[in-house]
Amino acid sequence: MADYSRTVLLPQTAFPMKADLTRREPQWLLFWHQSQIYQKIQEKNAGQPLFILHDGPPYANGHIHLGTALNKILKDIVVKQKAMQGFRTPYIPGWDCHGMPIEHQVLRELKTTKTAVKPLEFRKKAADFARKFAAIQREEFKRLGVFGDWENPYLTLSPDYEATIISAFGKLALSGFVYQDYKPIHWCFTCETALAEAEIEYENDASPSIFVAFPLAGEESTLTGRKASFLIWTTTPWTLPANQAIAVHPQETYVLVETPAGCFILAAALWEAVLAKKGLTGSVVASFQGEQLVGWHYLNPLTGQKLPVVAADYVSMTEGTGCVHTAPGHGLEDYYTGQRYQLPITSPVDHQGRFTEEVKPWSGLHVFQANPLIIAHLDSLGVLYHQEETVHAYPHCWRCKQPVIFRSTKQWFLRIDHDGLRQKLQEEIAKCRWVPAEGANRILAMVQMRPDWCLSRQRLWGVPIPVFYCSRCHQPVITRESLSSVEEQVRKFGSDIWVEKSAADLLPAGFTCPHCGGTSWEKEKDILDVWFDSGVSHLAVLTTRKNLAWPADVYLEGSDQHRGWFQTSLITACGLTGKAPFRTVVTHGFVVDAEGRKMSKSLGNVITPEQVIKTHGAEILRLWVASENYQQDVRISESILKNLVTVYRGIRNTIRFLLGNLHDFSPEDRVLPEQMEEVDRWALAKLQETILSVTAAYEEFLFYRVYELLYDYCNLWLSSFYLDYLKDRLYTHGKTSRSRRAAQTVLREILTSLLKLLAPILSFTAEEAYQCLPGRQKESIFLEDWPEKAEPDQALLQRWERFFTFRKLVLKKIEDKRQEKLIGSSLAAAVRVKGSPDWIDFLNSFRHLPALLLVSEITAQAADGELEVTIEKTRYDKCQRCWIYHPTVGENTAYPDLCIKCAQIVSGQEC
RNA sequence: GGGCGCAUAGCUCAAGGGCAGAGCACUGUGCUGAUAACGCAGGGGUUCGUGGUUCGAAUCCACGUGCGCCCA
Repeated sequence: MADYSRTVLLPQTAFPMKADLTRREPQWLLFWHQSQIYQKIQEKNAGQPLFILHDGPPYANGHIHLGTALNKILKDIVVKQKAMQGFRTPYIPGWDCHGMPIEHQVLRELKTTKTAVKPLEFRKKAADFARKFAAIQREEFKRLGVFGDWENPYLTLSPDYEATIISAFGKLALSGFVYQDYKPIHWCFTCETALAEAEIEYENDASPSIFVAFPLAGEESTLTGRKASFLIWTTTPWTLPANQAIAVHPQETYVLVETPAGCFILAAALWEAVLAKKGLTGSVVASFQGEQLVGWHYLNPLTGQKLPVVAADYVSMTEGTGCVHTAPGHGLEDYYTGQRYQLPITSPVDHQGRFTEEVKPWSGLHVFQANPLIIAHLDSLGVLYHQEETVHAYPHCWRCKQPVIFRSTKQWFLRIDHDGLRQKLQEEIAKCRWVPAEGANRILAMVQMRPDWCLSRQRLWGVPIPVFYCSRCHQPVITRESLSSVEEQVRKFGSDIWVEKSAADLLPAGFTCPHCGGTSWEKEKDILDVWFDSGVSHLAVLTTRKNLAWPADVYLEGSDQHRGWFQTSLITACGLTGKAPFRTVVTHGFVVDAEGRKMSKSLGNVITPEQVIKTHGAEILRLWVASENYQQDVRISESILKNLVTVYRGIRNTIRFLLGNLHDFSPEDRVLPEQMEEVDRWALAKLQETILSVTAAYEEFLFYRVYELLYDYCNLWLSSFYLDYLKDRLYTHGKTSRSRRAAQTVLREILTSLLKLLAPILSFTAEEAYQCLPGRQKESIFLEDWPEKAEPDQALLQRWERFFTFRKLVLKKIEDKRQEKLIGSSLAAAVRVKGSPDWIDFLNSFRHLPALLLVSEITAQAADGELEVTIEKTRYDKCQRCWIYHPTVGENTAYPDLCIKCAQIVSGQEC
């Protein structure tokens, strides 16, 4: 039998089946870099409408992880798609460079503390550290295929940026948003320093545990004729002199209990347990809702002060008495409660942990040494109900390992209720688009509840608070003049200048204190909260760089940023301009393992981007990002990745098949739609439909829809039907025949559209395929325009829906016969149809119906009843070239094993 | 402990009061001209649990469990 395979036009392409991503991706990165594709995209869209995705700065203290990779890839997908749609899309990546984690890591490296180290020297080391990791992360992000202005990123430690921070703080201060007040912070009296949360280690410690009676005062002091007391519980007796309130839970029940030791008010849920500690019994005389107690008064037995009962919903019903001793100067919860009730923040303890003059009997004594004396004193007053010891987790200094205390110190705050700011924040939140929509509620609830923003930190690594203190009257001073002088010098020399230079050198010559006329100055030692740094990035980046604009179109970050960057950015922007710095905020969930648990070293379930890139390639990571619904938590595991590799191979193969069949086609060979087969016009309509739905999904930031739509398109419509069907036309029809050229015209349209639609996600593969495309017009796929949107021919699509229901039926019948071993290939099938005249007319309206179904013959006959399809083995002989069983096989005596069509082609007569 | 959110096939996602559906994976099978590919068919579900509303609940409500983020 003759071998006709050489007379058949098989696919040819340099685009390999095996992706070899790990090896090839770096070559494409090099190509994009050397050909300056990012810059060319900007040039191409110069003068077009802007679309700014403003990058939230990752923290520059380590390698990227899957969370940061997810975030950057999502941003890259958005930016690339908008760029191809013709928007001008400068993307300026940034890094957050100041703050505690870097300070902590550098101090550890240097094996020293912030009090022992030389500030200026240390700041240089910290800056080097931040720069080093920003550079490392930059390479890691680039490796993911992320496009951006990598040569000109923004760093929060650059002098320009720092000057913006100074300026923004100053403007807020000058317009009355900033004030100083006391706030409790962790304090190590051994190291004599404030400690950040990261510098705290919790260890089990024994503490005194005492129950103290605080007698009622005021109208309620005698209840049903009895003298009663609130019973409070504390493990820090030394904070009792600073007591300012008793907190009760407003929704819980409290009882007045009569006992041999006196009458006490305490939580109904706890009174029996508390009495049991002393083996007492008692009886309930009265009961109250916690709410009723609020506003009552009592006497602090140590100070004699008459103080109020307040409500707090954190009051526990599982330990203590339900009446919580509240000292706003010595605890964070107490502090916030104190703010709500405007209680004084007293903290009569000095930097070495000793009571100050205010606490007369024990002044100069260390608070821990005072504990037993205080307890003895309470006992002598007859208010000590019970004393024991308790072991609980207590904070210790990471450096000296000594227990720490809460002590109030002066801090700088931003007042959220100044000038209607809180209201403005809420209005602006309502005006923005939140994706997913729940984000609006989340940040709204936080903004409604949030306390004033504590802006100061007692640290080294950050931007100084540009305030001077008059040496004569000790008033803090910040004026337009002092501010612009500092800002100017920071812009020139960086914020180290604050440490290097004296106050006199930082201030304009002849500057005098507006309060007392004083002329000598101290500098503020505190630095700004690092959240303030990133919170002004919209100013530092969007308003200072050429070609950018304020506000940004999109902020896109993890959902934790509702409290973080989204909020701090919103506050600074609203405080300074009255407007939100973003129009749309997109949030994503966190990366978790196959079981939905977060990744941690202790669980041993950590996967790194580096691992994925090494074993599968960055492209698979990009596909993973696109395939998952990022609005929830995002799962990853080896099996998920393995699955994606299969999916990737499927898409890649479809691309390869399309490319292979275009090897001898150039755009000049194009066939007009009117001259195509109907099925070709159907394919174009289906493509159009896909372009519309995919574009809509991109615009709604629903990339997993993009992924599904494109993958389904490749599988359901291309591989399963259209491409399978086209093989006969492509392989066996005349090389330049209209039917073959028409098919190629459609395939080229499909391929170029598909590559464009895929490019924001599968950037490497789209580029690789594009470079293999004969007759490509542009240097890079990313310089192409997004496929044009046009309404698909709905009537045509509907008509073909009916065809596909028929096809489904035929395929099932063929499969039955295959199982019966009657036929193998569907081409061996003869289809007999009986059905209503309507069905028969419908089927007869298709040209080349057997080809569309990949069978050799179809006969249709009108009849009553249901549509009926039967399959027989065809009587015809198989053409050895096109493999169709055809009645004309043998007609041409020169080629007895071919059908007429093939015989003509082989003999050189094109058809 | 509080606020916000999530839970549908082994995996990724649909269906948002009316028969629970795709793709991948799996199984069977065809083809050998997409070949470490492609086609066809099939199996696979307590829709996290319990209770409620309803003629009818994966869907609405309540409680619970598990998980995540934020706060304490």
